[in-house]
Amino acid sequence: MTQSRTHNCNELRLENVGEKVKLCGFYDNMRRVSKNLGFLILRDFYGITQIVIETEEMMDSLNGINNESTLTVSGRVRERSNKNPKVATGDIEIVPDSIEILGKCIYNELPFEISHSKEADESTRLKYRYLDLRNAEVRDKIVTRSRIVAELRQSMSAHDFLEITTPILTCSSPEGARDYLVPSRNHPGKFYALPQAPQQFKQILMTSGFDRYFQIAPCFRDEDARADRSPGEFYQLDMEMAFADQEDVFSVIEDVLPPVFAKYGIYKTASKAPFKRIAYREAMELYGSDKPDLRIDLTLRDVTDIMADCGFGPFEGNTVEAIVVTGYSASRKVIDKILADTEVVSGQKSYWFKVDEKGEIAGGIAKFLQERKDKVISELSLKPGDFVGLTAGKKQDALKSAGVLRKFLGQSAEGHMNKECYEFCWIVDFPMYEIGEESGELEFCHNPFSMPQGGMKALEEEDPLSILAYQYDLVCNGVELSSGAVRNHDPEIMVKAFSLVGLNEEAVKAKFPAMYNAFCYGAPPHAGIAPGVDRMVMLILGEESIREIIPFPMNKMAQDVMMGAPSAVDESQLSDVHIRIEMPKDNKEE
RNA sequence: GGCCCAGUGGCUCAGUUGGUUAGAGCGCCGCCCUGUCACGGCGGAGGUCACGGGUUCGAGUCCCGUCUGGGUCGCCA
Repeated sequence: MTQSRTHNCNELRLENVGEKVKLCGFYDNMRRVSKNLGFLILRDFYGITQIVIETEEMMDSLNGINNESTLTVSGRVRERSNKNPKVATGDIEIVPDSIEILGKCIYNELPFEISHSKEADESTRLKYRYLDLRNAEVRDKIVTRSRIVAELRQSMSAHDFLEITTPILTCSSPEGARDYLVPSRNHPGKFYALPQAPQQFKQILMTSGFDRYFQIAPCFRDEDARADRSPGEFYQLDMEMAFADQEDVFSVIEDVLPPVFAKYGIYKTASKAPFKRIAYREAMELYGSDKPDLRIDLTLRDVTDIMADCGFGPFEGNTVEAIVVTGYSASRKVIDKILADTEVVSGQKSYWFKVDEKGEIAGGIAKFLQERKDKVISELSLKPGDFVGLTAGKKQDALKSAGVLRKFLGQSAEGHMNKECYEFCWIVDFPMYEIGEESGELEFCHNPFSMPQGGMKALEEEDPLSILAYQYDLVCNGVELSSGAVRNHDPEIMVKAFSLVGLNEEAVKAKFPAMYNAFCYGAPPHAGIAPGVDRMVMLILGEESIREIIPFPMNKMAQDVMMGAPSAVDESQLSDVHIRIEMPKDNKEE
């Protein structure tokens, strides 16, 4: 190529007619009308432009060039006799004097059609991700992701945060998820670990005197995937503020996120500051979830007193939770589907009855309630046409499954969900400690770095299970975007907090030596949060699968099927890092 | 690791109660067509019905197992 392109494929208009131009792009397709008339569509990142072929020689010269080859076309812009109003460049076409192949596509059949790649099998899409991404519909998600990230950076900078990168090769952390390990060549038998989050580094930055830090931080966790959780790696908008409390963090987030959601989102409105704050216990009791979707106006009601002894087996001796849906007349089929979906997600059965037009209790478990129907109707203020969803079990289980049921009912019932917006909220006042289900002993409920509310005094005097932490979650439309906390920056309080779960000072020092030592030299109170970038982009673009918003996603089994990762390595590489492989007995791979 | 769903030409899917030659659209190849734009017309190639076993006179279809992919629970401080 002696000269670069003069325009892109979305630029030329009527006013360019007569100009000599040079375009580059992909051979999108060719409509052959006759031996000496054809229309070639050239496509680049920006759009498409029609090239008209009017001679038999030029038609022939295009024989054998496969779709998706890259071309450069030199020629003159001409007004079309038949314009196409659906295309930005539809008023003009290019009459070429030369067409040159830049990059040949050697296959005349593709694994899938570019414009319909979203319908293809997902593992095929991932294997040929470079073709999948040629589809504008697929690519635009990545484009928007880039713009969102750019805007987040800009906004954080405008709030006087400094972007500081922290190490990718660091050391294994004793708590949390499984680490990705990297063997050390110079230190036989020792390993680096990829960071699960820059948690300790950002707290040490605060201790180093930096005041406001942020980073679009890559995080690595070796845990199983979900539709909204990529295996292996993901990004967080990680931030931390010195001499700050919970409200300082909230006000930054409330300032930074809603404009980005409203600007790029499929819904054009987002909560304004301040976001609703809901205590953890209240969230569980009202919504059955610590990540409630506030677009749904339904709430839970403990009806144990009214119903537990009604004779229906599953209620016997259990907590019973009810969700009243006013004016809900779903078919049996829909109701059964909702109950089945609830069971799939929560692992627990749910039940129902309704009040028919005569004011009688009917359907579902109605027969168990007939004797006490007046009490049930008056206690729950039921009217004809109302529906009641029910769950039962140990209190936490009943609440949790009711939370799932609430979500399905809200999505199904007319008028109980205002879908077209982003409803943010803060879940605050998480308990500091809980009794571990397996161990039966006192454990940290979330993370041990959080400052207990009431500080040292609370740790010394209160029942550990009643102590709350300055620990908070950011939730939007039922999706947990982030946890955050006011950190425990005081070594004495930290040692005390650990001592309640049976760990002494030595244990704290052993687990988090750098941070603990740093705090011993005077640390500022600090607080932070780290909203997940991938989750935010999913919400903004309304995507159900996290893979749609990641340029090169791994599959569920944490494999990159395009690159072939993970892969075997040479013996010599292994010996460099002092590793010998011992295959598991049931290994199915080579 | 448990549970649920799926797997049929390159792609998307149909395939009846188990019935003899497994279909369609798109794509691909060839021919025709002087203004297409989801171009059109005619013709053609292309299948180990994921794999293995079983039931049966007969299996894409029913049963069991395996594999692959997705979802979910566990897990993700």
